[in-house]
Amino acid sequence: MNKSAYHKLVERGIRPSAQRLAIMDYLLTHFTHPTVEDVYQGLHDEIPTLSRTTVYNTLHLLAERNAVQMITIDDRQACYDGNTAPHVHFFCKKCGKIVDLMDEDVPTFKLPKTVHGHVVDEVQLYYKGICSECANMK
Amino acid sequence: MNKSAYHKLVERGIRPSAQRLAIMDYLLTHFTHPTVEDVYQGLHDEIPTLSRTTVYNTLHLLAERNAVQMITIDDRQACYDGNTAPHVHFFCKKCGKIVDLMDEDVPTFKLPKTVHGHVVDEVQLYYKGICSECANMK
DNA sequence: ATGGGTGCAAAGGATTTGCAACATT
DNA sequence: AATGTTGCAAATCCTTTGCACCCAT
Repeated sequence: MNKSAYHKLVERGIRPSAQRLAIMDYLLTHFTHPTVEDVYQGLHDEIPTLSRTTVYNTLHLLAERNAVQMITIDDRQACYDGNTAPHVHFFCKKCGKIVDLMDEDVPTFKLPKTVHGHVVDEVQLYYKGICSECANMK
Repeated sequence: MNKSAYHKLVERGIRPSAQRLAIMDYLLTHFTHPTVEDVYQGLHDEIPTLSRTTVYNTLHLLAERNAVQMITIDDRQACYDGNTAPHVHFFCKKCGKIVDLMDEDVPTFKLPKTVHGHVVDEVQLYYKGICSECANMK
């Protein structure tokens, strides 16, 4: 179990229950942009009693406290990213794959604190199109 | 009826049916980031027989041909923007409001054609936080 | 008459809610 | 005991699908 999962939780005032630790740890060790279902399936062996409701609750809580990022790039379902540093996501409209883009590939952008009086605490930059694999098979 | 609705459609090879014209026109005259339901309700008087299915079909078609932008900033439902120029959206996590941010307020960003072999045809920059109204009432 | 477009009803899928059981302080 | 957490089942909401009808070419 990744020790930083525990710290991520307590440092944000979240009680480290077994379920929350497992979910936080899952996000810190799987940078595959898992959906709620992915997390649920991925932890099923480890915690057989885990419910989807708890995954929903926990992921919402973690996102609210900025322990994880909620990614809304795919209109069909939300997914989550344990990497909270602002970075760019590419979404393939054909296969639905989400890939991280390195800093070198994208214009740098930084998070303003407020814009027109609106408090900004999160920035998401999404690129959408057709991934190289889907482009080649056509 | 806005004449440019007709042109937007034919110029992208979309047959200008009465429903499509009305929906395209709605997006070109309401920059309120309407959802499918909003468009459906908004056109109900004008076209009483309009179905939600047609709104879904048409909005998908328009987004696919880049006649409108699909905005996935709110995880609960997609909304649409008739302004296809890349610009920035702010989402209030409390009240759900979406506001456009002008160029002066945000870093300029431009659309790369490809990144790592992935074809990019759309860029979305989202800011999320608490809007000024919600911030003040707390 | 042929193909595309529309609309109804049903199905599907993701997410939320209500509530009772459980754990922890 | 009191409070917060979990999990089941049901409900809700958004979106898609299947299919029949309609319209225009």
